[in-house]
Amino acid sequence: MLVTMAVAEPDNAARRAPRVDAIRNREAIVRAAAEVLAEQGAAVDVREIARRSGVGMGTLYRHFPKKEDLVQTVLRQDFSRWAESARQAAIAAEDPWAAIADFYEQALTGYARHRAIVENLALTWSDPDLEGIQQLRLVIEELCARAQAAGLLRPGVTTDDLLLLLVSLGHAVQVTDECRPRMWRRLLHISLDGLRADRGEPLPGDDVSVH
Amino acid sequence: MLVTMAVAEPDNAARRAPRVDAIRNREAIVRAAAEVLAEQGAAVDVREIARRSGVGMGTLYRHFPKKEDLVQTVLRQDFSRWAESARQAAIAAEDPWAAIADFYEQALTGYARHRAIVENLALTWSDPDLEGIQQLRLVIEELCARAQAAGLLRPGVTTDDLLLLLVSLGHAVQVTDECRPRMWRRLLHISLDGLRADRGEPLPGDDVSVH
Amino acid sequence: MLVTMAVAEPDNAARRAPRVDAIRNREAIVRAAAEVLAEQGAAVDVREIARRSGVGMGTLYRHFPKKEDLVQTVLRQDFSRWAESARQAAIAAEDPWAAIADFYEQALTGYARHRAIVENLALTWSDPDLEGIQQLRLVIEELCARAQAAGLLRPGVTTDDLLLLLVSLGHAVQVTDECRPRMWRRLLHISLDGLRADRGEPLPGDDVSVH
Amino acid sequence: MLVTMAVAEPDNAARRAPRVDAIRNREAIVRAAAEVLAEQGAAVDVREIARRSGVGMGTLYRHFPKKEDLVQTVLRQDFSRWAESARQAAIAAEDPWAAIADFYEQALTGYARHRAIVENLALTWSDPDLEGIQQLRLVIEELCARAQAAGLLRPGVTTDDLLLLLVSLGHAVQVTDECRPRMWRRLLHISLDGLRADRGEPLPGDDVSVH
DNA sequence: GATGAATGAGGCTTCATTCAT
DNA sequence: GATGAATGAAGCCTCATTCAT
Repeated sequence: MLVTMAVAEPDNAARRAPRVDAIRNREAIVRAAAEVLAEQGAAVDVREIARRSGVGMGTLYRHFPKKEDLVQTVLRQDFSRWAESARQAAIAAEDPWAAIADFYEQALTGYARHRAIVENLALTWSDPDLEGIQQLRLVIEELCARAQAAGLLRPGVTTDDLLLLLVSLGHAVQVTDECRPRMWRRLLHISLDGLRADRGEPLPGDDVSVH
Repeated sequence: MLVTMAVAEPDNAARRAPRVDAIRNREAIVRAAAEVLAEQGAAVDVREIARRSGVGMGTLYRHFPKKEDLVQTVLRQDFSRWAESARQAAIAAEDPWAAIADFYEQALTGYARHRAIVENLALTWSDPDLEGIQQLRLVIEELCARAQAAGLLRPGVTTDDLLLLLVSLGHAVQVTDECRPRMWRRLLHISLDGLRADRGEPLPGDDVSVH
Repeated sequence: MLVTMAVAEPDNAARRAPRVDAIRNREAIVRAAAEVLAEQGAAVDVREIARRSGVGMGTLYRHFPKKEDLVQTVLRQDFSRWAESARQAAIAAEDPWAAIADFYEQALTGYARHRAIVENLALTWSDPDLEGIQQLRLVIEELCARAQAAGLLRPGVTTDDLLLLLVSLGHAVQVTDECRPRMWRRLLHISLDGLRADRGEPLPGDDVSVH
Repeated sequence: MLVTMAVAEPDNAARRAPRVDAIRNREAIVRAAAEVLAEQGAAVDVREIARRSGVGMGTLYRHFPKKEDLVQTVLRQDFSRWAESARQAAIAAEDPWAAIADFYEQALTGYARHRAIVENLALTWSDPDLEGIQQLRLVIEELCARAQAAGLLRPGVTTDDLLLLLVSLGHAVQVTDECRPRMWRRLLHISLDGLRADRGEPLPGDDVSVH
């Protein structure tokens, strides 16, 4: 009986104990990777990630058999968090228009300096295998619908317009992040004004000419 | 023996002759590099450039001791051309506002799909060792001044705003170039509307809040 | 706490209990290793063995501190079984010649598809640290002696000849196992015919020329 | 004119000159690779090959973009040489039977100690993408036909039988090469005797039983 | 000067072995 | 004792740059 217990007990313990460490390591890896990917984009050396997370190469590759796996994991996570934080900001807003403004404010403040995310948004536009972008789309879709229903958003503006605006401004954030960190807000202000319904004329179709 | 002869020749002949070739080669290199950098960005293999220009690696490196040198040369040139073509479009416009619109139209149509340029605009913002961007600034500065003098441009909008808008939309162009090549025009339309003086309120300072 | 109890137990219980498990594990490891080594040869990943045996890497390495130890253990065991099964086939035969034929038949049918064994036979020939091969030798020696005494085996044929023939045909079995699984029997037939005493001339010595 | 000459001349020279070196290197690589592959099989470290051939990794990979390419090149070459040398030995023989004997003698003496070749023969049996083996087959086919026409080869023996015998004995050669380098000749002698027509009975089909 | 072959540091990945739980 | 996560030395391959011809 004791045997059984002695055997059974460590069994349970043995299964949970290492996992704590493994989880800690996995988290450390993801955290370090997120950091590094945000700073330097997806072209980083895997060793840099291993170094920063304090694990060996083998550990990293045990958790993420290919570099791409790690990158995708981090991007998915950061995308989700990004989308969620922006959504929260939108929800908290008083009116539909403030929701849009707060959404961009939060989205651009929070994550647009994440190099790998913006890199990936560019790649993903045509091939959205990254489910994350869908979350973002859903949020924007709702924002769009609400604002349009309230007659605040300029007719003809689509979800894709707002999404592309996000991507576009995201790039502006990256460009100015280091030397003029508040500058992008001016562009945002301008763009939002251009989106308002009181602009008068609805936005033409894809063949829109600027004249 | 031939070498001896070539060396024995008068300086004139000996020096001018190869230079013709050298110049031709240099041009071929720059041309090919511009092509490749536009298509694939600055991360391309140097061999690809050598291959397309039809010269050997040695020749390429004789003219440009570092890959970076070649990249800078090409970017400077393409930046200049870009600025110039956009300026021409602006000059040809009837009124100051059309000048701005045509400037963006031309700039975004012509060069924004140049991967290396947009890549570099991002890097260059903070460290403008690339004189090219200055040309662009000058053009924009003038556009800005004219439109403001005519009371068409929203007060408070700066040259940097317009420059950053260019960079930002440039990225949008790249993102959508392959699958929705006309989509960026919608963003441009929106942004230009946001820039119009009839927007009512002037654009606040850097501490602008979106509310 | 449980640990304390387990330690406090009389030596008998404390020592015997884990050993049951240990033995079971060791057997599982050896069994799985035999399978894998047979299928894939000695170049397999140790993890594959651990996986199939259902034990952790630590357990595996507790029993076999080096991969080589496990490989040798398995090979020794499989060699012995191989030799024994072939010996049984030989014993069951009616006459000395049938004993030889059945021996090869059994040996080649049963184990020659064991990749690691055939791999190892090659290495072992010069450095027979593998005692297993000795068992095989003993069987063959006896077969040889009986057949020669009965005047059935061609004079001059040695135990080493028969052993090398086994190795040689073993390779043929592996080569053809997947696409022409019966083909090796033709070679065996030919070789056995070449070994018969009625071949006329005795087999010359090592300096034998084929003419 | 001088210019033209000066430019044209080096052009020609420049194209041939480096090629001499390149060819020398390529040959050195292939030679070293053949050596190493023969000694250690296809699992060798690419660096070992680079080291032995006296070139850098880059040079090696310039000539052979993948390790597999180099391996295939060497194997094809060595296979061809092997087949050819064996064929020559066969051609030089007085009669059809001697041709067979000399063929095996030469084939086994010359190349069977080439680890990678024998490794590959095993893999290639089912998937003969290695054209080399076809050369060998052709030679054997002819030997077979001639000997059978002369009534020297046992009826029922096929080209595949002789080919498999070669592979089988090739393995025997490898096994015994270091400690008993002449021993394989005894097996060859035995096998050839088993192949002779005067063995009386023809060789049965694939379902041959040894009884 | 031109050529393109050569170089080798550095990037990704695997796997025998060790170690904390 | 058992577990399986962690380790890091190799192994394959790429590419900016140099060098012999």
